[in-house]
This record gives sequence, C-alpha cells and structure tokens, in this order.
Amino acid sequence: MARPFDVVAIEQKWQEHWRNSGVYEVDNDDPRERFYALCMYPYPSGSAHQGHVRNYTFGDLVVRYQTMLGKAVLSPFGFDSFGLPAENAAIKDGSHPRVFTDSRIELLRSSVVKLGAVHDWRREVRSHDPNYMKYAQMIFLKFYEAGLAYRAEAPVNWCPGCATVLANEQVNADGTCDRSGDLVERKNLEQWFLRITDYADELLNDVDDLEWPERVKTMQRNWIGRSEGVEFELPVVGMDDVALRVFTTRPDTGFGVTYAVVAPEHPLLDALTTPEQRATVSDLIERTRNASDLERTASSDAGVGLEKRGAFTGSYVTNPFTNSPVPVYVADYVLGTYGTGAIMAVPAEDERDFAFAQVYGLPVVRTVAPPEDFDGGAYNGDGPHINSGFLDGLDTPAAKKAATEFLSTHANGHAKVNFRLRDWLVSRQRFWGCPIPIVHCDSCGLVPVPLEQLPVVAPDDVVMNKSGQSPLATHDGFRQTTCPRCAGAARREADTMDTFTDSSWYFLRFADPFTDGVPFNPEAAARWMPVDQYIGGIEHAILHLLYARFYMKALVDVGLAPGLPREPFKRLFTQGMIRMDGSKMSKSKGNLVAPEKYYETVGADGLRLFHLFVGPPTDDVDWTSQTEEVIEGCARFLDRFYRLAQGFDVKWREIENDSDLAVRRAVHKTIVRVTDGLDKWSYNTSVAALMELLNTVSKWAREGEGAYRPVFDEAIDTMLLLLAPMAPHLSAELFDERRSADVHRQTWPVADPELLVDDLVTMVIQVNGKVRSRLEVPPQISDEEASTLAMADPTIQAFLEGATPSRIVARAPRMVNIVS
RNA sequence: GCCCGGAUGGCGGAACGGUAGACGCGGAGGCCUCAAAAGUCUCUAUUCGAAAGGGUGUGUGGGUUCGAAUCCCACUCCGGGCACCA
Repeated sequence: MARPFDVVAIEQKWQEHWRNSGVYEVDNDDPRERFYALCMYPYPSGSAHQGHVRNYTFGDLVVRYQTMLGKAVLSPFGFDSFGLPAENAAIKDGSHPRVFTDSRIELLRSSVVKLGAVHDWRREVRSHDPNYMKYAQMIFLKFYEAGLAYRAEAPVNWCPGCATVLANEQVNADGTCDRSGDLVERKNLEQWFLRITDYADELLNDVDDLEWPERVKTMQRNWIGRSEGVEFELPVVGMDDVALRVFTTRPDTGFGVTYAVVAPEHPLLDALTTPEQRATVSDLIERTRNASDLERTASSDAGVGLEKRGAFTGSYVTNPFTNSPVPVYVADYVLGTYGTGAIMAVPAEDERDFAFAQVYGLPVVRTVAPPEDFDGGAYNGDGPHINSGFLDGLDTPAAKKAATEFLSTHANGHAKVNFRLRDWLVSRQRFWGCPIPIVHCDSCGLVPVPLEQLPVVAPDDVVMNKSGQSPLATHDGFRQTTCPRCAGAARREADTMDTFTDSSWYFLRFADPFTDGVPFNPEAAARWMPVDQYIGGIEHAILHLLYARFYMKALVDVGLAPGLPREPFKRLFTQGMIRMDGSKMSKSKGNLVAPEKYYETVGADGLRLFHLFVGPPTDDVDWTSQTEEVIEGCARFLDRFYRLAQGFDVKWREIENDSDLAVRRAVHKTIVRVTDGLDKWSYNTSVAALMELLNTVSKWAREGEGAYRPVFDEAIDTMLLLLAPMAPHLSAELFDERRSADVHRQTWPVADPELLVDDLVTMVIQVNGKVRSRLEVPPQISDEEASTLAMADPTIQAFLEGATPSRIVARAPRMVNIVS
C-alpha cells in the first residue's frame, strides 16, 4: 500500500535515536520511582515470529507508558541461548552449536530492534556467554554446598536412538522422542537433582499472594499437589516384623480395605511374591517396564478409566481395622514414586480401586453410605459411615480424625503430607548446555570445581556426534582433569544443566550485570526486584515459573540474595497464542508469518497497532485470510492521522465557536479511555478510542465551520502522546516536527475533570423495560425531574394511552423506566 | 474423568445490572478521476413496512430484577490444562 510518508526512513531514524539517546538505559542508582518490566527472554530461533512480536509489542508499550508516567523503567533483553535445536542443527551440518546460535541471536536482535522495542542493551544476557555460565555454575555450587543439589539414582526418560536422557518436556505426548521418534524407555540412572521439594509448602502458600492470572496459579497449585493423609503399616501375614507401609488420604474408609497394592518397583515385592505367583508377577513387572506412556494411556482418554493390570503376589496383610487378612496385589496403577509406593485399596470409595476390583473379582464393602439415588460404583463423597465398627455414624471429617488416632496407636501410623511435586532432575547428557562444575575423583568422590576455576566451558574442538551422544563424554581434553582436593587424576562431570536453570535467575542478572565476582550485587538487585510486570506465553505457566520461584527462594537462603524478595515476579501477564488453521503457529508447522515482510509496508508501527487492536491481549489470535486486511486497516489509521496532523484538507477558522468545546471534551474523554485501557490491559479498546477521536476531529476540522487552531493543536498533540507507546516511530516523528521535542520524554497527559462532563446527556425512557423515547437532559437532573420529563414526553404518553403507571424507576440522568 | 476459560452481526471484537453491536475488517452506494488505484463521504444485526414506526435478537432452557449479554441454576457445544498422585 502507498503510504503518505516514508515508513522505512522514519522508523530507522527513530530506532537509531533510541539507541543513541540512552532514554531507555537506566542506572541502578536512578532516583526516579522504579519499574521493572520484563518479557520472557527468548530462545534464539532466528527472526522473530508473530508470537515474539505480540509479546514485545505489549512489553514495549508497558516500558514506554511507564516511562511517560515518570518512572525509571528497567527493560532488559537477552537470549536463552542454550538448548537442543542448536545442537541438532550443528549435528546436521557438522558445525559448532555456538556458530549457529550466535547467528540466530543476531537475526532475532535485529527483528526486535526493527519492531521499535527499546531495551537497555548494556544489560544483555546470553545463557551461553562464559561470563553468565560462570555465575550459573557458582549458584549450582552454592546449592550443592547447601545440600540443595544432589546426585541420586532415579527412573528417567531414556531415548535409545539418541543414547541420552530426555527431559519430560522433550518426550512427546505419545511417549516418543521429540527428536528421533523412538519410543522412550524408563531407566534407572544416576542423575543430578535440585531439592525443590524442600520448598513445596512455601511454593504452594506463596502462590496466593501473587498478582497472576488465576488459571496459572491453579496450574501451579495442582502441579505441586499437596495432600494430607496418614501413613501406616499393614503387617504381612506369616512374616514377623515385616509390614507394608501405605499412605492414604481416606483413613476413615479403613474398614472397607479389601486388598492392598504395591507398585511394580516396590522393594518388598520380591519378598511378598510366593513361588506359585512368581511367573505372573515377573510377567507384569516386565510388561510395565516395557510399557511406553503410549501403551499405558492408550486404552482410555481418562486416567481413571484405564484398564487395570495387576497380579496377585500370593501374600496377605492384616487390615488393622478388621484384623482380617486381605490379599496383596502388584499393579501398575500404583506409582513407585509417590507416597510409599503401596496403598490400601478401598474399592467402595475409590474409583481406581473399584475398577481393579471389578477386573480381579475382589469384594467391595461400603463404609460410607451413598445418597439414595447414587447408582455408580465407587462413592467418594461424604456421608454417614457404615460397616465401620467404632466409626459407624460419623461423617467423613470426624471419622478421619478418629481413624487417624486409631492408626497411630494400633498401626504405627502418623499424619503425613505428601506432594505430587518431585525433585527437579537437572542433569542432561547434552553438549549445548552449561556444564555441571563437579569433578569425579576415585578417592575423594564428588568434588566441586573451585570458584576461581569457573567457568567450566565446553571445548571448541568437538565433533558433533550423529548418534546424538554428547561429545563432552568422550572428549579427553575436557574430561581428564586433576582432583582439586587430592591433585590425583580425575574426571569432569560430562553432564550439563537443564536450560531451565538458566532461565531461573536471568532476571536477577539483568538487575545487575555490572558487578564482578558475584552473579549480581544483592543491594543493586534489590532496587529492582521483584519484577513489576512479567510478560510471556501461557506455555510457561508451570515449569519456568515454578523453577524461577524456587531459585529465588533458594538464592536468598544460600546467601546469594540477602534482602531480596522471595518471589521474583509480582505481576504476570500471559498473552494469547497466534494460531493458524486452528493450530499453534510454529516453525515446525511451516506456518510462520515473519514480521520482516511488514516492516517495509505497514511498518513496525502498523504491525504493533494490529497486535494491540485485534482483540484482548489474553486471547488467542487467529491468523486468517482477513488478517492482512486488518493489518492494513491499522496502517490506514496511521495514514489518516498523519494527513490530519499535517493539515491536509483542513479548513481553518480564526474565531472560536461552540464546536470547539465539544472537540476538547472528546479529547479529554479519550485521555481517560486510553489510559484506562492501558491500565486494564484492554489495549484493543484504547486503540478504538483513538480511532474514534480521529473520526471526530477529522470531521470537525474538514466539514462545516472547520478547525480552530489552538483546539486542533491540543487534539493532535494529545493524540501523539497517547499514541507514543503504541506507534512510537510515527508519534516521535510528528511530535518532533510539531514541537521539536522527544514525545517519549513527555509526561503522560491527564484529563481536565471539567471537560469530562457534558452540558446535556441522552436520557433513555423505557416503558416496561423497552426503550421508547430519548431526551437530552442536563447531567445534574434529579430522579424526580427526570420522571416528570419522561411522563410529559409525547411519545411516552402515546404509549401509555392514558393509563396510570404502577411504578416509575428513575436513574437520572441515564434512564427512566415506566412500569404500567 | 477433573479443573479452568469461552459462546454477541458475514468476520475480529465493544458494552459500571440501565440506548446491545463502539472500533475495525468485509460488503453496498456516492464524490474525486478520461479511467483505475489511492483518498474521501454515507449506509450496513435481522425481519415487517413506501415511510413513520414496529416485531425479533447476545449458544439452549429456567430463575432473580422495574430492567439481564452481564447475576443465579441446569444443559449443549468449543478451546485449553492435568492425566491412575491413593
């Protein structure tokens, strides 16, 4: 489309100005009120895609708006530059991941700059920068020292094709490897963990105080999954001093226990299995081990409805409530990693137990009386207890209490809180990540690399292995070292850290990347933290946000962040996704619409305006055939505004008249509407308000008596201020032209209250709730006056046909409702 | 299965319990032009009507209220999240 101004020249000019003027570089001792605005730092996958554009459009709006409100706004940018794609690309073309990564960073940086997003680039962070790795490793060692990092054997996702462990998020929903497509296996391997479970309670409790979207908070709570119950023992029949420890949240249903179940990996399983049952039990264990997630979930789309598979062990345990023996089964519906890995089964009150009991013909004994109309299998609601000895007649809370007491005196039991949250497995058998700074010494064991030797950096002379195996494991120059403790021969840890560790503290580094020798100076960081507004995609609702919260608390506790808040992100905004044909827009789907193609036509301003205008920021955006036209519509608005500001077709008038006040009122009402929209993240309505004002001013200036200069100037200048955070380039250009000043250094406009009130407002008159007439009335009119006017209205009289109304509801000056 | 969201014109979407459909896209028509593009102006939920004016309308069915897109109950459909956590 033909534009009335040179988009490329104007946008370049101002992008240079922002880079050179330092408006958006803020020092740690800036005296202004502080505001920390942060967009989640991106993985550098190449040029920006529309998801980035959307994110940074919102972020930049916040930065510029808050700056105009007089604050020192910290707006840093960086790159989450470690990760699998770079490694895979390097394997593919035989290069080094750094080469690939650095080139992608420059592409993305250029895209972001061309969008007109402003940042304090002095604070840039790149995860793969040795100067960042140094501190990432320092933090790891602090955690290790404090016992928060440890090495242990655990079942992990193992991809046979790639010969490496995968993170959960690298495993597809159908149980295949994200990269090779092989079926992922479960393997027990020694791995590094961070003790996030130590913080489970705090992570859960602190969620309440966060100004985050409720659904993200709910997701975090569910992920942590706290549950209160009782752990107790079921003595094994015929085996002295051997008991099965189980965890239950429903001790009150103990009289209904008709069998017990252990997980296939349970340590007692072997001892419990009788010779006659050994074959079937081994069979089940074998099947479970080989079962992929695909097989385990394929039989149903509902976890509870899964076909239950198990086997009788041949042993019995004694139900402490009834003193009767009940059989012990092994089944894969009991997880080895949760609770004690064994359960008491109550088919009458638990759906999973019920389903299992149906398959294996086990008895069902109700201990809670279900409502009369209940016709399902398991009833897990409340009700009077039955068939339950001393619990009979009690409701669930009372029965729980009594049963818990009983179990603590008769079954070695105690109240117990369990979490679904597991410790965080952070080691990866990957090359392109931050090496774990530990040395394995045959005589000293695990030895931390001394701080002065950090960072441990991966070597450059590596050949990326087609098998996918990390070259770190086989690189002698890297692995062979001496033990820092005994000086003997030792090996470096070959594993690298999960990239989520990098993103768990980068916002702290942003706050102070200037102090040497520490990840950040706590005093400097404390001036900015917590992040006032964090902006990113909903896809990080659990992992990143949970890990970062954990890191923040742990950093304070190990002494690296004294005086800092224990929560990193005060307010969170999660933007909607860009969809195309119903699915997420992504590189792998080949449906990217690169922003570059717009920079020369509608410009960054036009594209930004589109993202602001297309709908509520939280909503997903459907990129359809109509989208191009909407984007052009946004650019058209800018063109129309530009022409009006230049005075094209404007009829000038020397003398004031009545229309001037109306225009001024419209201007000041728009200030309120735009500001409200920005404060409430309702950017689409802010843009709409500006479009409306343009229509109003344009009509006034070009038709009838025309425009009175001072009023026209007030309108245009105000619109420029309001537009400055949304379409920064054109606003800057026009403001500079008109006022020889930097629009982004101006103060945000404030509406004059007197101009927000009209002389006359439209009052609606309803008869029985239906609008029948309208009157122009002064806003101060009383309810009584309004009613009188309404009754006197000829149209209303006609409607009433002389009948006397039974009631008149007046809400002056907006509405009168006459009820007949 | 559980937990969140959501459903308003041809489309994206507006609407403190008080004028439903702001704003934009698309569409129709006018002006400008030799013509077109661009620009600009008017109209544009639906239905009856020549018009004035009326009827109907915010997923469905009820309810609360003088008044409901908005609040409550039940349901349908769509989107997302979690997936045997005892």
